[in-house]
Amino acid sequence: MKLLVADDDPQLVRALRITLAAHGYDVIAAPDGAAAIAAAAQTHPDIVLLDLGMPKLDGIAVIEALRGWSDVPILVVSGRTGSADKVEALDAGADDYVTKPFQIDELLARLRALARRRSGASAESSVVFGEVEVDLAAKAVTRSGSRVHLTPTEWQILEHLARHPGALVTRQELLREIWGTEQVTDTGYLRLYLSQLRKKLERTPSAPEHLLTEQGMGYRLVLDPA
Amino acid sequence: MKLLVADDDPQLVRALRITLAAHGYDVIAAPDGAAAIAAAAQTHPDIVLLDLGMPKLDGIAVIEALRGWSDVPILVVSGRTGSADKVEALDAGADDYVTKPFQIDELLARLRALARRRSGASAESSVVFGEVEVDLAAKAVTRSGSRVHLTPTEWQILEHLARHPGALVTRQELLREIWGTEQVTDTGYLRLYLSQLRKKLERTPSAPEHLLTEQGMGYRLVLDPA
DNA sequence: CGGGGCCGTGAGGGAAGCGTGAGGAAGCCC
DNA sequence: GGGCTTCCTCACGCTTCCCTCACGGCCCCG
Repeated sequence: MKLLVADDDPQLVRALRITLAAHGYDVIAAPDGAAAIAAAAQTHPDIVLLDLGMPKLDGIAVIEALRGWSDVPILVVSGRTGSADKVEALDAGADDYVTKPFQIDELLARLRALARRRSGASAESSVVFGEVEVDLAAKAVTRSGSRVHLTPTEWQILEHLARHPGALVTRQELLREIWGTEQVTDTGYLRLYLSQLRKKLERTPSAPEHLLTEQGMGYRLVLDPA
Repeated sequence: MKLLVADDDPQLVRALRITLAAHGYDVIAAPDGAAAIAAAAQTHPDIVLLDLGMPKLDGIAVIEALRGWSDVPILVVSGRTGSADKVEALDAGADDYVTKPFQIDELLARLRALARRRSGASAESSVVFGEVEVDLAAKAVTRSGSRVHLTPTEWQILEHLARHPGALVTRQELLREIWGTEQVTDTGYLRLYLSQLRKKLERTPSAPEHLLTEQGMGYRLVLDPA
């Protein structure tokens, strides 16, 4: 379970890292808002623990930026106790709000509650199409039983498609999800990676059965071509 | 949005009912734990607002009972401020925990956060007419179970019609929605795309049953021609 | 009953989008 | 530092799609 901790207080980050690591979390730290957004785009954490009072970028702005392309649960940890601050953060897209100082066991319980609800939403851990199996938990792909090696970018694209089987995934959605918020100018590298994925996964790459193109819109992973 | 309020304090329930109703919620009240479970089973509320200190059945027991068959978001409202109580309730399956006395605007914001996450998880939006099914989330169209391929423009028109089933959609509305411009210079391409949609979706394209033309006005998607 | 406007439908040209091969630059592990 | 993997650019051919033109039919109205 990956956790992104965005806070500008090094002492608090260190204490949280120790405690959270002891409870089985994999902690990624970011000292300011801009770093938090970049880290989220790069590492795709399961939960974000966000401080409101950070330099470079306000916490609310971070929430709005994340919500532009991600549904990751956001738990706000803030020293501001006013209800107006809570309302603003929650309405911006945060899922929970805890005021400092907080009890660590309460924080852990709220993290568990967020993780529980999140796992319930995406229960499927393995997607099968044709002779290919995609194990989302293990980040492994097999074809006819033997393992297939994918580059990180190829995997990210395939993962996003496999998490929405049958759904059309917009080109912009893929670009935002993989390269972050900016860079919506596709000069053609998405086509390249799709081509490589087809070469590795499709029976006849020139006539794909599962990794389909929807001209002018995006791509679609079809599990059963029948 | 239906809301189940389980609390044994009549005054608090009355105050909540007034406030929540003013914000568009449909409030169902239950004075004890047993009544709360019964009401939840009968009315299927969208969110449960639960007091921990109730007669007949402890709040924790209510959470466990509900979680046996329902994923409804549960917001606990309790006078107990100890972190042990919060941990117990959250680990039993509650989604959030607010201590009395609480700010009403904070409670409303937390309700909105729960409602938002819930609606995101179950975004099952699909429109059915005749032998055709339009899945708005997946941007997919099936006819008698087999997939139908639409071009981007065809999809945009069908999507707009399907989002307002039964309603008359003006030609200008479609032009503005799809081509962005206020151009009323329809040289006839709307007719062309409607023709292609009928060819792909209607049983007899020359005598459409669902994609109807309103002369001089626009088009209308009729789900049930009976 | 006749005419004018509105609508449906077929064919085709031009343009935009897509697949794919080759190749250079940057990062990573020994 | 060397070799390997990976990311990204460029260019070219091909498919698909958008839009125009043209013609014929239907409805409403005079």
